[in-house]
Amino acid sequence: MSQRSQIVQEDPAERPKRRELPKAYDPAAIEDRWAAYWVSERLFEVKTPSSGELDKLRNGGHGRFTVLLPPPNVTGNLHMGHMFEHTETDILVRWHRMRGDLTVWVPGTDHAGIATQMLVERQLTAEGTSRQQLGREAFVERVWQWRAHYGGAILASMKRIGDTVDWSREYFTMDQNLSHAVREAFVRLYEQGLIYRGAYIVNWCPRCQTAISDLEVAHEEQQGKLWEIKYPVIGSEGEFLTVATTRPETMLGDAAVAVNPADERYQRLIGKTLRLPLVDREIRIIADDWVKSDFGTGAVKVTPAHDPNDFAIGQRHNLPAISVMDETAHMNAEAGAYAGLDRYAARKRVLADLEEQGLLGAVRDHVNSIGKCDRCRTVVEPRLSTQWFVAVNQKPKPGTTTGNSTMAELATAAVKPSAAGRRAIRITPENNEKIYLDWMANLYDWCISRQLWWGHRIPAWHCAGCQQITVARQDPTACAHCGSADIAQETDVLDTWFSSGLLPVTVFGWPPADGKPTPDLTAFYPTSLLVTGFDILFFWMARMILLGCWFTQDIPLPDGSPRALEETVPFREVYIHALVRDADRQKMSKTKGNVIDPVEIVERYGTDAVRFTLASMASPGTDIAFSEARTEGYRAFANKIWNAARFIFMNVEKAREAGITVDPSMLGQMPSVPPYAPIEARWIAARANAVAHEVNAALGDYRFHEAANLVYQFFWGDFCDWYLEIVKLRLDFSETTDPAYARAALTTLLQTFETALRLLSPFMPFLTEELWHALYEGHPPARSIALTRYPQGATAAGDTVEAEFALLQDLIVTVRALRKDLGVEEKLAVPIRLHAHAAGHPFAKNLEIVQRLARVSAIENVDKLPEGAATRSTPQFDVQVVYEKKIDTSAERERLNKELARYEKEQATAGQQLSDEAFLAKAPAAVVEGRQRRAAELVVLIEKTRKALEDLG
RNA sequence: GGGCGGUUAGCUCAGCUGGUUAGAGCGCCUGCCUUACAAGCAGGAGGUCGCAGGUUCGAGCCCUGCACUGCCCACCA
Repeated sequence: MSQRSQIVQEDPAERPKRRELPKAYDPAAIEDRWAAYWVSERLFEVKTPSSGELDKLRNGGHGRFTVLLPPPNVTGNLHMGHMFEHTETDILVRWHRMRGDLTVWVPGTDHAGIATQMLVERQLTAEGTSRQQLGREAFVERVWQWRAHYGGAILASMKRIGDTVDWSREYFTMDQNLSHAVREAFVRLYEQGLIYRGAYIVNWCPRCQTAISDLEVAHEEQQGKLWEIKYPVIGSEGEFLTVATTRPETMLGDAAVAVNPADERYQRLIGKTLRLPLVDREIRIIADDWVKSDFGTGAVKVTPAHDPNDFAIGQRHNLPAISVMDETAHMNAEAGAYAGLDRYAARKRVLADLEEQGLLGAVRDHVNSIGKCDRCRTVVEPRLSTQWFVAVNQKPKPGTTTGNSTMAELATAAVKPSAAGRRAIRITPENNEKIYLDWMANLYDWCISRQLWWGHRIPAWHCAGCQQITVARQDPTACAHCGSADIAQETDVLDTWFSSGLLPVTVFGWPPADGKPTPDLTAFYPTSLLVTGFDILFFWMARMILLGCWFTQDIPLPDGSPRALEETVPFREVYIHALVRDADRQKMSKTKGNVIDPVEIVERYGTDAVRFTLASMASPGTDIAFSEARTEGYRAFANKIWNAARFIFMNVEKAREAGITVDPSMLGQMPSVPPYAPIEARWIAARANAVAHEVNAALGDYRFHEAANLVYQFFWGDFCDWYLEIVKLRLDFSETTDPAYARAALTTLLQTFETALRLLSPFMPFLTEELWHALYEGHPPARSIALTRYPQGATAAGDTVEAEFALLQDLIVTVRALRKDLGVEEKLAVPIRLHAHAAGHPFAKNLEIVQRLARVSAIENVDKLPEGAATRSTPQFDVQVVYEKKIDTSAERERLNKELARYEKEQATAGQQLSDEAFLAKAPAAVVEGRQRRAAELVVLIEKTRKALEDLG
């Protein structure tokens, strides 16, 4: 084993030794090492600050930045959507940390009731057993085992992609302390009169055999039928009332037929009785406003146990609710002859029987939307069952809390802008604010019970004696109402979102034992930002707001004063990110088989390239189509950075050999360049400042794509293509050159590179970490680049270096193009003739730059360029390349004509505007001036172009 | 039924509150292994900004209508 690889094992920060950098960047060679280092060194763990430390932070002008990771399901693997979300969050987290904010990103996983239970049940099926055979306790134990084995997959992936979360704060929603908090929340809401139990129509999944919330139902349009069924009117032989239905099998549970009270067709029938076919039950004809006369036949069969609307009608008219199906959506004993049939089989049979009896009327095609279980796509059955609900629109019992609002009222106020336009929670993109508020305004009570075994079991006990319910913080031994010991705990568990909705408070130690905020709540609540997808806007975000605002309203601020709404919100900002789709804009799904595995992509291109791809496409509000072509491009970018580093390190070595070194303590700052320094040094310093300034602004507005493109352009376009090429002129360490001159150049080079690495590090943490350590040769000023400060940058007013440099670039590009058109061989340096009219132009002072970058052997400055040679002109200069070959005349003419046409067209519009008094009067002065300047330029350009054409001819 | 977004180069997308000549990456064409990088360098071609009206001195951007497309919500028997 070589000495080098031994060092690697001992301390990753020691690597690599500079001269050994391979020619091509190989992410696989460094990423695992740094990923492990960040975790093992506990670099991103944050101890809870004391109040004194918090004061110090504030006085130092720094803030706090707290983020709660949307907990992935324990069953989950990292998919592209996660990676996208994590990339955006990690960029912000790293950025804030580097700005000196106290930054905590809290990770964890969700027990994911239904998903996990289904998964383990599938395993049991494969083993030839079932959860029923196992029994509840053994089954739950089995799920815990599963979790211990496989539940950490996604967390491992997070470590691999470099998420800088605080692993010391990792949670699982069924951890003991969190379970304790969930129970406390349930008990409090119950005491406040905001949790109730009752028999209502809920969405029931016959496959999962549990109630699910409205949100967990996905509606799909489907071509169905509308059947008309004739119900015989009792006491009026031969007369029928015809109803229309999409679900004929439910007629077995009909309790009435309803018509609109204003419907003249049916006036005389209201109050009469019908004979329900097939079942032979007598049902009334009732009048209810809900019925629309113009739909179907204007008469509706009412099945209170199988339809939410019918249930409501049933309540109004005091009708019996007859369930004709069981929990597996098979017909039950109430369905008589149809008992045991599956709902669709029953439908067929019912229709056939009606047909036979001549009671089936018209059958029409009808498009309706059917609800499917979000989890298993089974058609959901509205089912009457006893469930637990949170009353979101009800006021709490007096005296049970400090507030007197409903949960929905608080959750609305938290987002709604005040008269002054202030918001306790700001949502980006902001159109989501309206979506949220609309949803909140129409919120129904939240069904929180699930008929599952995996989850937080509801802390309620049913008394066999008095039938009352005891809800308690400690497991009771006797009924609180009658004292009977014959009590049994509720078998239902809580909706997963009930516990995850509490996370912003529970991860910080809620409930506090003494009623005062815990140190973590004081330091980290409200959290700063929620980064999440639109898909869990209501599931999770809304529930966190509902619960967070609710439970913290009773916790005073650390100084004892009551907590205002702004201090109760679970997060101050929400950033809703877009969806990652495949390259064809299709939603990724397992069934379509178009899922892109981020880990696989990461292995092929490197984490940094994938992160950069995602960041560069992350324009707020727009879904992104993930393209590998793009990732390939950013892998090339990583390679570019790598090779720039090789070049720089090579020169550091050369300088060292010549006895020239740069003090490492100089490196960690923006290049600061005196006015007498060479133009490229002043220019790159100005660019670095401007770019840093813009990147910070972009990140502050969640414009990730803009920030990424800025650093990309800066590094590749400015730093590599121009600055590095020019600085090669200065890196002359031979004895004939003044060493101060070379050292100054080297210092600026290193400072700029170091600045660039820090600018890039939130986007490309692995590569920048590696090169940053290499730059400091194993003696870095911090344990990680992530713990250094982010370049802030400044805009220098009145600095003309950028304009000056642009002119220099213009000349170089123009000469290069002319050379190409003349067919000058790449390598051949040729003289040019230059006529520059701008006073104080930068050409004379920077001959060597022009010579090197444009392959020019000599520059002859002339007042007038000779005729007959191809000339290129800009408003500031005219230039010719001295070369024996003639230009391709026809190609050049075509080019010039095209250019001339463009200039003339532009001149026409400019002229029109400048002669328009309305324009002159109304347009801002800067715009008018700009146009005038350009018009003057155009006159010159057109004249020059015409002359060039003449010369050609 | 209600609401929201998209339509810009062959492809994927930028384009902030309307203002000089609409940009990038990939792809394409041409020439280069120029001693950091061929995952590179240099030069270049390519766009009536979905359609039709309107507002404005000025519209890719604002308004109206239309077309296509995607998404969300909804107790449409």
